[in-house]
Amino acid sequence: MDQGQGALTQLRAYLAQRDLPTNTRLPPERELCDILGVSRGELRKALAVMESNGELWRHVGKGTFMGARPAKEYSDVAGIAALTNPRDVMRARLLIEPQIAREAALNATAEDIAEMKQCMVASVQAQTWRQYENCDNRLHRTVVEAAHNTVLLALFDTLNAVRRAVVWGRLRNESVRPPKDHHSFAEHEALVRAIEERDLDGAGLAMLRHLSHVQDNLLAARQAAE
Amino acid sequence: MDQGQGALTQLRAYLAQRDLPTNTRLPPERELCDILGVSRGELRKALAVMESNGELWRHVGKGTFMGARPAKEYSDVAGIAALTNPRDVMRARLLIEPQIAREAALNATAEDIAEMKQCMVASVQAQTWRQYENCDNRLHRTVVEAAHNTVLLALFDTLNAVRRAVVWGRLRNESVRPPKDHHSFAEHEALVRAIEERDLDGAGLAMLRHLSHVQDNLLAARQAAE
DNA sequence: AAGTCTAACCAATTCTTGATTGGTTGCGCA
DNA sequence: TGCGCAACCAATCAAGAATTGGTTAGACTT
Repeated sequence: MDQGQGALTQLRAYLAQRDLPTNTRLPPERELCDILGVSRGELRKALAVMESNGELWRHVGKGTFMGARPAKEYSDVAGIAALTNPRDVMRARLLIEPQIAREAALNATAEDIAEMKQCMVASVQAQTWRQYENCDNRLHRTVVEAAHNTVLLALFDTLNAVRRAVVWGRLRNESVRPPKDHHSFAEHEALVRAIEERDLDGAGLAMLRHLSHVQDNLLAARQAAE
Repeated sequence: MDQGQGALTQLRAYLAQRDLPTNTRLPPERELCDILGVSRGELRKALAVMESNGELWRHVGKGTFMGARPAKEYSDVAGIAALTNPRDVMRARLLIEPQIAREAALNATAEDIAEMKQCMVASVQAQTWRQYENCDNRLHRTVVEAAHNTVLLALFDTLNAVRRAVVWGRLRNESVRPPKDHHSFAEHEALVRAIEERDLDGAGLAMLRHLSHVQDNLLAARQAAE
């Protein structure tokens, strides 16, 4: 019984001796057995104790590392897109973009608003669906730029990239349909007007309504496809 | 001179014959030479024309693919961190995390809430500042996980990574200060309670208040450092 | 009879090595 | 000069070997 804890104390001594930066890999179990002169079973018991204590973590094929197990962090756009679905993307837009619109209403400059209006004019004059989408994307990004916050802009770009990657396989029928009385025109105008009038709630609400309609269209298109 | 364009027309004919889904890889240049009976130099000229035309794209070691080259769109955390400042990061948290908390109140399961409570207990028992920060991070991430939305989780992770990168160089005096009556304890409890009671507004408000206090502390620490 | 050591095996992961592929250069030839 | 041909280069991929934590079975000790 004493030897069981003996392995743990020996391991602790070994780790204390060479001061341990977090996330450093320590030698494989079989080597540690030789070093500490302990059987693998006892060593594994000691390691299990320390692991459940959060002092280190192990993974098959990788090894044993100091510190707490790192959480899975998603930063890769393709990786995110593979793990998610249009619903979650749309939900995220509904939650986040209205907030950014509020911030834009707070910080937008005259130049920002001028560019928004220019985008709106261009979107009305667009002849193809592709052109319209470009104008629409540009308008939305201009709104985010108007918040004058690099972090928000980066998050928006990431969200946008995921959106494009996810919707990729959905809409291939974007041939030669020019939108005429698209609902977005009035909604965009309301959004820009609210931003211009520094109406935070109005801007957030306008963005929320606009995205809700976009969501409705998405669902409708999806049902029509089935 | 005619043969130079002859290779291009032959290539075009070959591609037109088998109708081409985008992002499909076509045979390597050496094979195409045999197939079309054209020298590699001429073939490469034709490929260069089509590539500059945006009809296909090539990459060493990968191959030649139909369609436009996929955009990079990598959200480089280090790049964002270099271009921003703690204020913008904090502002983004204030705008986004309360919204995610609302979504968590809507979708949290019993397991999610149990883990949140476990994090809170651990954070109170934490002996070192480092341990407390781990618990705090874990709690916040659990809240985001409770939203059950991969996109929101990914955005939060990105934001978090930027935050760590930005604040990294700021606070190095985190030696042996164990927090006792930290303001966060009560705020965390209010947040988790609101989520448990499916109180969307309450959850959002609790998160907002909590982050506001965090921001105040940040500003105070910064002023104290100057 | 319970515990422990040893050895072997398993599955996940990493490392290594060879082959593939677009890009480039030099030589021969007309 | 211009074209074809061959060889070479660096980036990438692919398949197999080696590594590593996790598990099991049997012999041995107490």
